[in-house]
Amino acid sequence: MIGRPTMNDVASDAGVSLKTVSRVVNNVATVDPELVAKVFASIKSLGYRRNGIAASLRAGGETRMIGLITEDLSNTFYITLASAVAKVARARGFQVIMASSEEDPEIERELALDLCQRRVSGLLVVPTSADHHYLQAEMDLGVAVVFIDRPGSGLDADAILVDNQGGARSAVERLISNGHRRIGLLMDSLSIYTMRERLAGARDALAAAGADDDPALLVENVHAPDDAASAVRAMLDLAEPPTAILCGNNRSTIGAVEEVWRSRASIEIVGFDDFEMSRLLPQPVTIVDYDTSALGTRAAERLFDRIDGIASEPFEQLLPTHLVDRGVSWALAPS
Amino acid sequence: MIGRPTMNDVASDAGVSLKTVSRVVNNVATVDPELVAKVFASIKSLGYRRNGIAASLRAGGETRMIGLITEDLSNTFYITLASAVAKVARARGFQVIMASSEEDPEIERELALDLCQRRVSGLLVVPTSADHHYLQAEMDLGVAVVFIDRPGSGLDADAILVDNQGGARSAVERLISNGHRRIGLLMDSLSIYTMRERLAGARDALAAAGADDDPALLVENVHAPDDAASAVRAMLDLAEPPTAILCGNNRSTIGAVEEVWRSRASIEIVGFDDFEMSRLLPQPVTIVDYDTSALGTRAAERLFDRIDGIASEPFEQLLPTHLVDRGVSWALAPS
DNA sequence: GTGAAAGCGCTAACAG
DNA sequence: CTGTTAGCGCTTTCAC
Repeated sequence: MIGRPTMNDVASDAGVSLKTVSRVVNNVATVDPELVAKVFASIKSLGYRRNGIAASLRAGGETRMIGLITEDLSNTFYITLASAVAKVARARGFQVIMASSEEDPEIERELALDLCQRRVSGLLVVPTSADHHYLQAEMDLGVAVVFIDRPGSGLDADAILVDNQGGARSAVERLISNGHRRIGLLMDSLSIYTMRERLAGARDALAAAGADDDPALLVENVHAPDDAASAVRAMLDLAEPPTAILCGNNRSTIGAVEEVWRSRASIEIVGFDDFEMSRLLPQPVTIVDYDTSALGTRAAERLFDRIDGIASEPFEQLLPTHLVDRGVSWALAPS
Repeated sequence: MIGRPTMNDVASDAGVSLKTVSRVVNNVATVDPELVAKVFASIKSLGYRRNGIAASLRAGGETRMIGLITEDLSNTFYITLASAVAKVARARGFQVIMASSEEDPEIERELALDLCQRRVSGLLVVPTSADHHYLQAEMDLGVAVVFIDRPGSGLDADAILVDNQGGARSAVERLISNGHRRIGLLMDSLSIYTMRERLAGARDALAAAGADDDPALLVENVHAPDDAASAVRAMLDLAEPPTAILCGNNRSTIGAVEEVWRSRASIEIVGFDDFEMSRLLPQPVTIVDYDTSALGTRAAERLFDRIDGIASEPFEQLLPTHLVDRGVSWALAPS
């Protein structure tokens, strides 16, 4: 015997027809128990394994796979997402192909098309900021597409998003109600959708309260913790330093806390995105938190709705944020 | 036109044979440029997309996919692993199907067999502690299997592991050379391979130095940080409390540090497994660290070696550990 | 250089 | 209840 045994091999070994083997393998009830036993015996003795590829080809391309494209697989955010997606998929008997675009729109495109060529039933995409027009053809051919965390551009597809504006607004409102009027804003590049939204929300709240929107209090392109630390350093050196700081993501929160703590300044900090060890931060910090897992779950559910053929206008769903208190427990120095 | 256009549709539209389309799609050089142009035009106008499933069926089942089965996709350790694996796979034009066994041997089995049925070329498995005999048939049929972090049982396959014994040994040696003789050991369940190895390494070093191996200084089944905290609490209440503690994983390190800090005890702590925020720990801690990314990279490389047909005896590769200092920076209380 | 025929391993029709 | 006949969309002979 060369190569894997096929259904045909099993059929001749068991002395039944190909179709009977197929029925047995697919648990069709209406087969003579005696034949079933014979077939199973041959399957076992030959070491037969059903070829899912061939089956799905004949069955019209149902691969029971979905693709998940994120920017960076090593980031906990995407992982929580992936984990939630995998759970929903598993419940449906689907497998998940995960791929990282490494924040490169070109790679994202290649991956998406590769996955489509592998005939995934649907595609979950955390989009890089680029055009997604190229997916239109695939959508027209029946591939479901749902964007996560950021809307896609140039493509009318569903998107499950976080209410970034609302989160930033409530964060700034809390600071203002705590008496702050000068609030520093640390944002990553404004080419990132979430950053634009968060900034817009913050400014909304500042404007509503008539608080300062001083250009010196906004620093962009804060990417790494160290960037945040130096941005804070610079703000503290201003003639009128801020009394509170809003951090656009968890990396900047870490850097900001580090610098504030180091300089013994009295600055209230609110940051976006909770993280595992935020309780260890050495001063009280308020975090704009949201349920990343729910983001993945909702997106996957929506994708399966589309795969099931539920037709409706493409829509955006916003997931709520909430403020949580972090960082106190370690703040108590040993006496 | 109903459904997706096929190669046949393109062929008749372009007025060439099916095979010519196939050649063009597969970049075969020896095609008349004029025909190539015609074919491309038809492909574009019909919106043709190559069906990778059908291609791989005829080509003998080469799906250019590998499977990765871990215990828990939401854990950073597995993610770092997954990310490294995905990178190696991408360089080869392979996609990765990731699935979580949720620490259930039965699920692991189902997933592995499902992935084999989908004809992955290879399987990377972080095994739960169970029998992997069921994979033997798949291996015999040519599916490559490499275990990561823990050896599989009942199956002669490659395994890429961390030198847990060596790491624990050097950790205890350091403690001993720092003058400690009574060293508390916090381990998770000894049904976990890594825990058994780490404990064995620690005992080696204790025995070599003639230090105490007091049963009261070993606590098993330390799973969550809180378990570690109470274990430490109990040890501190001993008539002869330990002066140092070795923690079997990062969760127990967090709990142990918390309790030691809270009780103001003077205990030197060494823990296994570095983690993102370990620098924030409020007292100096030594961590037995290792390169998780390398674990994934090596495993994937090994898998592709096997996929490429490199024949050699199944082998185990141990990756080294090293001690790193963590936790000082935040220890300075504000004055 | 190009094309007709065969068939990868399976399932969907239909007939028996 | 079972078997025969097609054919999924593509690639691989092997002629032309």
